[in-house]
Amino acid sequence: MTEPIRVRYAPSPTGFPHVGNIRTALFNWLFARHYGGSFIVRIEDTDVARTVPGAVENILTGLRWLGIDWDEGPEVGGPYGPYFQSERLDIYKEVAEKLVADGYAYYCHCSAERLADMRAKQEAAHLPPGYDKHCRDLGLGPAPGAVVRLKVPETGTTTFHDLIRGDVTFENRLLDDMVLLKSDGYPTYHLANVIDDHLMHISHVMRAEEWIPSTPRHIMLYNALGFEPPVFAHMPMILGPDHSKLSKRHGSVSLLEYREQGYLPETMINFLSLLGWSYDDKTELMNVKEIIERFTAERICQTAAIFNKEKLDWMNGVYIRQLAPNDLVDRVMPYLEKNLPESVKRPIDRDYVGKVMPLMQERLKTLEESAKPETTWFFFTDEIEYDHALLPDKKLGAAGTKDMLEKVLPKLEELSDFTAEPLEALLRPLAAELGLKAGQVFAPIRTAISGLTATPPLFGMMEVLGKEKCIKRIKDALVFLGQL
RNA sequence: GGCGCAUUCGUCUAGUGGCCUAGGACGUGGCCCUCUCAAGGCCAAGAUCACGGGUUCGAAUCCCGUAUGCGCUACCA
Repeated sequence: MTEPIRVRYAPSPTGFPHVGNIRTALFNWLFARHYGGSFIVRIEDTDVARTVPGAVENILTGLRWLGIDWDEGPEVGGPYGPYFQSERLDIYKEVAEKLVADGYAYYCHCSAERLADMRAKQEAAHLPPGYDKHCRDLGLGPAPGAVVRLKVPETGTTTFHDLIRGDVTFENRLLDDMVLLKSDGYPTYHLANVIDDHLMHISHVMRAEEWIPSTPRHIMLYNALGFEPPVFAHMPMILGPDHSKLSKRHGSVSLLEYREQGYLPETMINFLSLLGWSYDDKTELMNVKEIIERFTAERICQTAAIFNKEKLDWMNGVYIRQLAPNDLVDRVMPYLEKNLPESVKRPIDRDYVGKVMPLMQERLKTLEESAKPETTWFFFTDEIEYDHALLPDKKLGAAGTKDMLEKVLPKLEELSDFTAEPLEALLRPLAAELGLKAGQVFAPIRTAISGLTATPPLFGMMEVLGKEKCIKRIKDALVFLGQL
């Protein structure tokens, strides 16, 4: 390879940034960064009807969130722009006309009705679907409503070499005369893609596996135009748990949804990089820098991968635990602002969050979990609501538990240094003194002050909540125990 | 239907002719640690390498069939 490495991510702005699609962007970017090449973003907005407003911004937001930067493309420009295909219409039209003039393509005047009719007949006769070449040799010129079609050779085969799959061969006669230029003046994907990849000096086309069947026609286009084809690498698809193409019904598919749910960008990079690529037989946890260093096309697999949510959760937990305490607080703040009950004063007290989070860090799978009713609300609210039946220790019963708490309460009130160590030094011997197991004392206190049965360690929790709140909540619990 | 791609534990994967009685990770089960929950440590179950033929002294690895899955078959990308 003497040519500089130039790869591109060419999304169509027809929706949200799908994780499968983003994985493709990631692989292209990793490839470019590994080999010191260029990564280009090109917006393929050639389907006017399906283009959705805001989609470009969402895609770019997703890329930025992951830290995937582009050397050329929207916002940054570059020497081969514009990078929106809708701004390059003249180029495609000119090339399409040249293709017609050179005998590689032709104008087709067939109406949508005729095409529909043709397809219906083909289907009824169990014939392979495809354009019947009605206009192929009519020598038609441009006209309103006309399209330009590629004149596909009727004999022979077309073979291309795929970096991941080896040689792939197609029989030309099975390929129909696809549309190159639509009647609205926009190019189809095929035309625009080939022209732009050439004009933008793309060296490697790395795209999803679903493009394999159209590649031979792209090769024909390159040949007709006298362009040198790039290297092709078709990447495995990402599937849902039921082995079908990953889609909404499998759950979250937009990268931005994962951000909302509290997955870290470093998790997404690591996890997505492992969907269809591996470094070796052992290494799974890698930061971006390491992945870039190790990413080669040779290690991209050929098999489709199923998106494994459980593993994602595990990995996110690992990355959350690795965060510096202060960093965790920064990242968790937006979730707390958004999800803590309204009764909690805004802005949320950052210093206080800084005390809570060390207790939560090794328990979080996502950042969003830092602000759930069943995890942390009790740290922030004045009052807590919970099922009081959870209060009593099973053996002691309501009365016994009440009795125990009444003995504990004054000792807590007497304690001047209400921090974890003194608390433990007080409560543990006290339990023994009362002839109880530590858990029998700790559990009711835990429930009384948090309303929960599963929490971070009791003493740290009490320290963070503070003496006043703990005492108050235990007193409230005593009232409830009396009522049980 | 046609064409194409693929096929190793439930899942992600390692493996490119002998290192494989197939390795790691997630998940699952058990044990340990332990005030609960996590985290962590240890152990276990889990793949006749889709199936059937070859080639070879020897195949998960090479070849050929079959099956299955997925993709494509638009004036969508």
